[in-house]
Amino acid sequence: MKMHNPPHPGEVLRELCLKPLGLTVTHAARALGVSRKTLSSILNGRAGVSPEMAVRLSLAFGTSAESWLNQQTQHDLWHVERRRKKLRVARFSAA
Amino acid sequence: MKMHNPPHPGEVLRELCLKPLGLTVTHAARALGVSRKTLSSILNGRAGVSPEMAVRLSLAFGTSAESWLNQQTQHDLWHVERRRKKLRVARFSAA
DNA sequence: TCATCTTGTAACCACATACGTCACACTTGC
DNA sequence: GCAAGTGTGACGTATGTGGTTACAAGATGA
Repeated sequence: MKMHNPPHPGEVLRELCLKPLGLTVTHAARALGVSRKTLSSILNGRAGVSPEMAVRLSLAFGTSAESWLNQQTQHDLWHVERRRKKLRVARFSAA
Repeated sequence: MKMHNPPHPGEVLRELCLKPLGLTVTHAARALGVSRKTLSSILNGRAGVSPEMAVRLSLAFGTSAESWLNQQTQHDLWHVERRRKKLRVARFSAA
């Protein structure tokens, strides 16, 4: 029953991980072992958090990989739910 | 701390949705609005449950789209965790 | 036996995404 | 001016989802 656009994980990542530690995108990308572009895309919501990236984040920041993926799931789901009416699907139960 | 390979969502889908209703793959695919191949791939673990498919499943079977995606997340995560040692990532916190 | 249904799967195509490099333009601070 | 940091576009590679088509194998019924 969430009505508002959940923030993409990149936004959370920037606010909760990069900013508190005073990390630049360049430095964080190097530490995570990905390209600056890859991290930038995530931070700006142009790419999602892949399972592998979730594990990288968990290793670097001591957080839970699951939490990053769940955030991504929520975000993805919100976008699909908006067009759920366009999906022609027959119902089997729960009339 | 899960040590065993979590079943792919397709396995669960077949056991908990198709079998109880006596649905054939062909019929279920038609009802879901996807090709028979698409559903078959998921059932046999050759494809994951995409966000859109999760919504289709929730519409058809009255289940939660989130639960399907979470199962998929767990499954994906399990595979990546197995190679987490190969990821060269610097740690910032939680020494 | 023959026809039909169901199923898995391979071949092939379209499209999207994750990721990389290289390059460019912009902003900020020295 | 110059360097650092940043966003982003072009371009290539790999992978994944999904569609169609077609084939082989098994079950089922006439």
